[in-house]
Amino acid sequence: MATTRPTPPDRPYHHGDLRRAIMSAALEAIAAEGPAALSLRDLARRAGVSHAAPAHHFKDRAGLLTAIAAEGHELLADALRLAGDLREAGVRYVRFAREHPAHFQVMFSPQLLRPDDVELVTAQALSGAALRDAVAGVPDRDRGVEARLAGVAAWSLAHGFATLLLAHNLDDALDGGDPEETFRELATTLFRPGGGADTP
Amino acid sequence: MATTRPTPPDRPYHHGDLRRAIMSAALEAIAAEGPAALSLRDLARRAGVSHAAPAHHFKDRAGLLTAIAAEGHELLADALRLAGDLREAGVRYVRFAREHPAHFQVMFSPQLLRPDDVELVTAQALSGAALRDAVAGVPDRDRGVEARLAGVAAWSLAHGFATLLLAHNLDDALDGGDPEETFRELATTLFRPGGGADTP
DNA sequence: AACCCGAACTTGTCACTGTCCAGATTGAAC
DNA sequence: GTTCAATCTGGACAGTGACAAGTTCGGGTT
Repeated sequence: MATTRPTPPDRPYHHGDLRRAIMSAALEAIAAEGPAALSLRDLARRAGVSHAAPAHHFKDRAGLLTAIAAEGHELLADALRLAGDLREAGVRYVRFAREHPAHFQVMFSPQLLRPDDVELVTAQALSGAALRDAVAGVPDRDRGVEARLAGVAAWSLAHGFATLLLAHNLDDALDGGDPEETFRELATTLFRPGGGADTP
Repeated sequence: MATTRPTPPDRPYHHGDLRRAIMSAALEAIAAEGPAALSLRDLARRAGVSHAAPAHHFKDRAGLLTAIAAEGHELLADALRLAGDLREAGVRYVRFAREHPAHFQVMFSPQLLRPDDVELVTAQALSGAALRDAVAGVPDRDRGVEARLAGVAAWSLAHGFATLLLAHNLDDALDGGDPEETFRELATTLFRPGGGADTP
């Protein structure tokens, strides 16, 4: 006898890769409408599972966002690891923010995360180390700038540019130009890789 | 005959300045737990009014946040107007973020706002003009840096520093030092107000 | 002085959300 | 082939934002 099947005909009981599916849907939704508009039930609907299914993989709303943030830090660490000099690291930082806007937003919204999560903390350590390495790459040339200050300055510049970019605050100033190229120019003039003043 | 009073004894029917009370409570809550954790009903409870009272002043959750953002832009414009040079404007930008963290967060979260709101747009124009004025104050000295780029660079630096500061990403680097003073040093070395290279 | 009109506020309601719970289903280890 | 743990389901509950209709009140008009 054919028992009644409450679930749609073809879909199997087990999704297969629900964790990934939920995360992908979440990234899409966050990129489009921000983390605040995220609904776990809506993600479950999109993945074709019951409303309580996501909880088994992420426990929590904060758990999902924490997983996203951790993944983001790993991706950022990978991206920075391939940078030649500090300026190029900045360019890659900006590119990362553009290519992974949802990750980027969540990574720097500590209010939404579980700060003690093990995976998050280790991933943060990864990206932090990558950042420090990028800064340490140019210790000799600008000796006038204390290393600590230089790191903060470089990070601030890249982070501010990326943040303002994602919030569409630079649309006028860029006017259709390539953001990464603009940042490269900007970083070049500001940090003067030659070590001198304005080239006359 | 004394009619039954559903409201607590002393509280008058009209609050007096509910709009301000709701905004203050909202700013406190946002500074403590972020905009996502904000609950209109909770704000109403804190102000001692019914759960639907805030809607009359702000219409919406987005309406409340938009009002906060508009106020923030006005405050920022005021703060920047008093700055002498560009570097000092940056310091004031950072100070504003520290003194008004809730405003700052909301101002740059366009996902939470009504972008077409009249008050918001005019307030944005105010702060935008103040920013542009601050940049225009130093057109002669660094002729190597195109004006447009210089503006983006300065804004990015200050905004990135402020953002990372509020998210507690600079706690290690600052190590208890005064953030504004650190930023001043940082901006000094980076923008070299004398126009030369590192002073030997 | 009585009126009244609109702003401020209230109660009630609805759909929706996050989270918890007990059970059903399944692949895989043994 | 049985057992077991992971995965997923359906139901329930409290809390939330938004809307609608009614109540209270202050200030200006006459």
